[in-house]
Amino acid sequence: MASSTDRRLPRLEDVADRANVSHQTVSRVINNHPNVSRATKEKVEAAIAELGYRRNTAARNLVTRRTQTIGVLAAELGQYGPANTLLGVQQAAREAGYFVSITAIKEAGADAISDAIRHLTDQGLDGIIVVVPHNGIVETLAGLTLDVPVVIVGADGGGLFSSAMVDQGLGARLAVSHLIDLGHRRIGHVSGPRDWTDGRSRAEGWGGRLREAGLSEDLLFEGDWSAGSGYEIGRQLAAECAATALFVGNDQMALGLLRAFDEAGVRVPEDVSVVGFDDQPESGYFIPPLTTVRQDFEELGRRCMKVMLGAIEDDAGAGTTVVEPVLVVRRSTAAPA
Amino acid sequence: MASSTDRRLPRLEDVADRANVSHQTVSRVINNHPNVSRATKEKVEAAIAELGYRRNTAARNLVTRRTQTIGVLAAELGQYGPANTLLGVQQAAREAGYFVSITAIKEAGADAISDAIRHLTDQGLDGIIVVVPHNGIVETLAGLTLDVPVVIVGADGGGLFSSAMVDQGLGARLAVSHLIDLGHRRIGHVSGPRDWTDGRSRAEGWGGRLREAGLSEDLLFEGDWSAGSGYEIGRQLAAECAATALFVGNDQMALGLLRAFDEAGVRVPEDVSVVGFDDQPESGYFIPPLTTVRQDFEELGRRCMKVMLGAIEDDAGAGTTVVEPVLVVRRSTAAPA
DNA sequence: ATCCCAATTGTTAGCGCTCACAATTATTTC
DNA sequence: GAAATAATTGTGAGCGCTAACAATTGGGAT
Repeated sequence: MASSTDRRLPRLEDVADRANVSHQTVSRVINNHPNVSRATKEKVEAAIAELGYRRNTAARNLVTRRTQTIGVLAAELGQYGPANTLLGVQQAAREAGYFVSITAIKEAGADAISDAIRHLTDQGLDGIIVVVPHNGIVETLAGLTLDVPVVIVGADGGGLFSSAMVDQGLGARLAVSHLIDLGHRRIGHVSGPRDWTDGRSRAEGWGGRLREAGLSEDLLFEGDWSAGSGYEIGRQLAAECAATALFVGNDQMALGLLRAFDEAGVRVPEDVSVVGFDDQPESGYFIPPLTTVRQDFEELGRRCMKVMLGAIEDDAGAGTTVVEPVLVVRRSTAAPA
Repeated sequence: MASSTDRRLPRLEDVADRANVSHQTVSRVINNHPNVSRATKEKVEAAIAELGYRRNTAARNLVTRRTQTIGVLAAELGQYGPANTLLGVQQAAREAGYFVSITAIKEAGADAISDAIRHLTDQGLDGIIVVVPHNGIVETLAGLTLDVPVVIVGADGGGLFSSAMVDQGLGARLAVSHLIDLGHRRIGHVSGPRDWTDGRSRAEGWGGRLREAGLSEDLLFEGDWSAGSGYEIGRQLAAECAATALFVGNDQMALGLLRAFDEAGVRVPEDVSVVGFDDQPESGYFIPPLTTVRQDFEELGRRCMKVMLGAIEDDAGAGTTVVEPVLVVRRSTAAPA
């Protein structure tokens, strides 16, 4: 047990003295260099254990010019998606021996982003992961001087940055195809804000699939991702519902829709089918259980970190990884009446 | 614009040369020391701007033995509560000029916690915030050698550690009192796991308030926080419902309950009243909109950071801060039939 | 002018580590 | 057994910064 009167933490030198070797040999041991004899290695390891030695990261960072730290810049960190992406990033980072430092922003404005990036880079990071799902993020970043690898989550890096994303277009097509297969012809879409990359690409996927099927894509409504906006749109839709099926941009808005329909006496799925997006843990317990498109955020985060490690180690060009979403059919969809 | 051929980043020395002062004077300027003349300060600031100088954090950390970094150890980081607590911590940290490094754990076992703490402390942190809502966390931490301040979120530090928590007992009492005021006499509780501090203290608050009112506290059911467990318990309850009102440990389980009741034809609030806990953003859009107890997680995180800063700067004893929850009445509660 | 004190600026050392290289020892080969 | 090679260990310098102290400067009071 370490006495609390110890002047200070042991250093490399202290271990070296104890093991009767040079500090450099100790350094070799803790860095797993080859060319250290079995006997010395054991001697050093014993000394390390006895002294309870731990390497001083600051000193190491100073000389190596690396920090083994990845910065994560996140907007909407309190949301299910970003929070779980962060979780995945963190897991993969720790496995690879990296630390994760975070900075959250409230508004995704250029100034806020620039400030946050400055705050992050002040730590001397080895890489930055950007989880900001708004359009224009690539342009904003391109305007900044960044001397470390950057991986953008959920947006195409446009050749400038690496990226990790879920195939939103595919997800939307999965949802719409399911509805078409069921026999629906009038399929509306409640989108997220069009200035969010995901909002836009889901809407495009919906439109694209409808066009392929020769169906009209005129039933488009724009929400703000919140259950409240879904509820408002649901009330309008309940009053005059031209669609027999609705593909909704996320599960929260779908929840709002469900409640608006319930209040108005519109039955789901008998009168109208509803498909969500995300598959949050609660979605299977909505009334009725929601058919939705699952995104694996943790996997997204892990992949993201993989791309990052590639960029750090090989200094290769922009890499991209795409996670495929899957359709989860529950009870909010059925054939039209 | 910085040329990409620059050999390396400018240092204090480079700025000093440019401004014709000593490196120490530059150091004084960037650290806002008094006793620097207005003229020199401006000269130095100009040089800093021209060179695009940024302080090297590793070098500074090495000499000051401080990192200006707070570590956050979190279980269940993907959940609404922890994610938003982290958000609050991050905001307050950034304001105070601190960085936030995170480590997530999957299981709150002693080994996992000990590993995670080791991982965190390897960075040489100035403090650790622990967001692990399981019983026994205090004992687990007490068994580790920690040479930096620790603040525990959501659990009493037991005199050993500082803490920041929401008054769970009060929250439970608010919920039960509301039900009693409505005229209910048979009030059940669907608790979270009893090995979670919050689960236990909400259950205790419920029991305490019932006892005060001279009511029976025999209707206690234990879930696991998930909507699924709420659903299962709801099905049992629907079959033979001795209670006219239910206080549920969190909103997710309440959602499951709501659906089970809906399926079984039990009407809420006509046949049974339901109160949740947390007030997640979606809870107002459940069917029916959920009466619940709101916890301000961001505020919790901010307070937590405040306690941490106090501990770092004053090296004072264990501080504690308590956030008060509020009751949000919606439409899932009514007078008994 | 002369001294003194405060305000400002400069000098030196060292935080704990890794890198590049030098020195030593063990192992092979003839 | 000596020379050549490979494996292992040691030495010195310096990463960029701040703390402590030393040196300088510029006003008042004498």
